[in-house]
Amino acid sequence: MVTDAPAPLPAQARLRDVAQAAGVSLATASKALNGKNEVNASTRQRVQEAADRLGFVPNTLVQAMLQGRSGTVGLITNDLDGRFAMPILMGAEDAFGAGKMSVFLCDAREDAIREQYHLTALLGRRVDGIIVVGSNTDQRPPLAARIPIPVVYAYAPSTDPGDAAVIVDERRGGAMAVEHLIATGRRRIAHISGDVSYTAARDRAAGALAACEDAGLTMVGPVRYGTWTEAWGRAATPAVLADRADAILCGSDQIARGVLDALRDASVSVPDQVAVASFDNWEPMIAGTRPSLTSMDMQLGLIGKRAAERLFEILSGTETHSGIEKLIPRLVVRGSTVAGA
Amino acid sequence: MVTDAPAPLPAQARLRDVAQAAGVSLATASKALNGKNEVNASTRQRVQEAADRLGFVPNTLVQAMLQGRSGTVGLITNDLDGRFAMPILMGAEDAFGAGKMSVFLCDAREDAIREQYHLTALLGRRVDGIIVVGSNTDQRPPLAARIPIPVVYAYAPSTDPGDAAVIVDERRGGAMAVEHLIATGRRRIAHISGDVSYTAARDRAAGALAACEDAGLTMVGPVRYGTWTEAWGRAATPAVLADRADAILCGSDQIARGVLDALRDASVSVPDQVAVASFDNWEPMIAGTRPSLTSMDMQLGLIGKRAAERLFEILSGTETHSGIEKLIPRLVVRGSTVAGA
DNA sequence: AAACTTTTTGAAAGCCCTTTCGGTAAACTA
DNA sequence: TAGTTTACCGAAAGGGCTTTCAAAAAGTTT
Repeated sequence: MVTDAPAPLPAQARLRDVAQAAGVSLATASKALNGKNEVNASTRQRVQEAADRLGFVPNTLVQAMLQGRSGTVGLITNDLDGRFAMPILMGAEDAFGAGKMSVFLCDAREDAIREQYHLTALLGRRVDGIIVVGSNTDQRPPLAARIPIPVVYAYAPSTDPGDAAVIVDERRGGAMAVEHLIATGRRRIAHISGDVSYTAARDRAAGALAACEDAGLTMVGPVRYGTWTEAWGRAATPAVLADRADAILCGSDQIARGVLDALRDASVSVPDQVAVASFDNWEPMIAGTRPSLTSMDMQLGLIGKRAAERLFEILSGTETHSGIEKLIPRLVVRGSTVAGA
Repeated sequence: MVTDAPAPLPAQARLRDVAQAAGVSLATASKALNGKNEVNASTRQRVQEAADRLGFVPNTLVQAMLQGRSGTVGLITNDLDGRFAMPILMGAEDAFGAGKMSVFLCDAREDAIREQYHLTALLGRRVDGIIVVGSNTDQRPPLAARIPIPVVYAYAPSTDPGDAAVIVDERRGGAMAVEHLIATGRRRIAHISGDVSYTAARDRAAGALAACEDAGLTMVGPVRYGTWTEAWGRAATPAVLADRADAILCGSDQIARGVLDALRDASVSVPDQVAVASFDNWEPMIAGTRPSLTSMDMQLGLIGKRAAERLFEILSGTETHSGIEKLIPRLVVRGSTVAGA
């Protein structure tokens, strides 16, 4: 931890300096630079040139103080590798428009105390709103009781159903995956998933089971919960093969990698004999798979975009939804379910 | 893109409100809350209670304006998935101390225009300094000519060797990896790497070659440059086996995964017949490997920490280094080079 | 040339907090 | 009682910018 407080900033050009350099008053300089048309063209140009020469950048902090809006947003996350936070951040940036809003990214590291610290810091900096990103889809406790600015939960909802949240429709995702497998002619579908304590695992399974039922099929074997690892995917595969499954839906891309490995070891051809699909569509995981893996994309960028939009809606009082909003994931078809895709 | 400007903030308690609620003047309220001892204990308590009751959080923006330091830092990155940015951000947070500094994270997406936008936004918000994170270790053009605040380049240096930078000693990393392989008794070391146009690929190879030479060995075959993919790792393995290598150093974890796959397909036992080591130690890639992969950790957290520290050093005028600082990576030994590790 | 309109400029207030400095009331000493 | 010290409190300034409003300059009309 750094203890020495940094010295004051080196002199940065102020509006006053620009005005002086251009030989006009503060007020005129302000109007000239802000495009107010009560300024003579020649005066404006002189001011503009002075500003450019001095590298003047207006102090947004002051403007924020004046307007009561800081043009900043806080993003509080708990996911250490940024796997969810980064796409969501980028989606939010897209919604705001480049450079219009700046985002404070805070990693609370699953620590309530640290989260509280960050929250106070954000409130002190008068962010216009806060987006809270979960590290999984489980419900999480609300940030705090009384917060004077809008809060939108992204990816994981808060336990208070009245809080604004934008999340993935995991159940629908499970159903969509199964519908795709059925559409490619599969009838004996098995499901290997992750830790049953995760809401995502249960939701995906529920959607998958429902879709089977809707199609008049019964899932092959029980939902095989385990861990979100390749090792579990490998370990669970023999049992599924013994059940003579012709399709395996995996709870995550990692599990699917393990399954693909095990199938290759067992000389089972994918997708001819068995189709494999999974959840997350996490690029680095997908990249090296043989064959390339069909996966449900969770549209994290879209989640970030919607979260940012809802923040704005609440701020501007034009709210259209309230409470939890579920986004439909997107199926990305690749070679593990359709040969050559 | 959101067009409606948000309405002004809902009323947030100001110090004035607290003072009024406690029946004291502004100045007394300030002193009471800031622990100045020219305030009666009972007065202080009354003020404190009023502040708590109103949920008062002091406006950092004003304090920043007064002190000329905003207590914020900008982090400009170009890496879309946050693979480098997130660990570096967290390292920086550690250096600053939780909640003391807030970090604006900006993704420029390899777009100079966007980068310029973000830079202006950051300067306007009067960040105390900027850390620039590269998406690879190649030199990058400096942010801009005249910036009135310190800039530290992390992971990728700027083309101006006078600019402050904290990067990985890739060459040393290559050497360390080879030294480890030699220490475990290997004599016929091959190197499969990524795209030769990347500085990282060439630096790692140079270090590896030098270490071989130092040990009186010659690398088996040429450095096999290709792409940073599993597919390349698989494709390059047969040639290396034909060279009768007993160790394969891979340019990245992904390449190593491909190599491990190919070795298993060829029934070559790892690490008994061939040892495999790689670079990056990227957790999600490493997690599922069989056997677990020995890898050079690039210590990105440390890079972030040092970058933040140097920012402070420059700000406080206690700079000890200048220019480029190289951090030694860390070897993480696992089962792919040492049985049972 | 005087009276008036239009255009352009500048002085000053306000935003919220910290800090300095002057002032008041209480407690104390002579 | 008068004078002195101490403890506490509050008025006011300052920081950079925008905005309002009044004043000055320029131009137009009679």
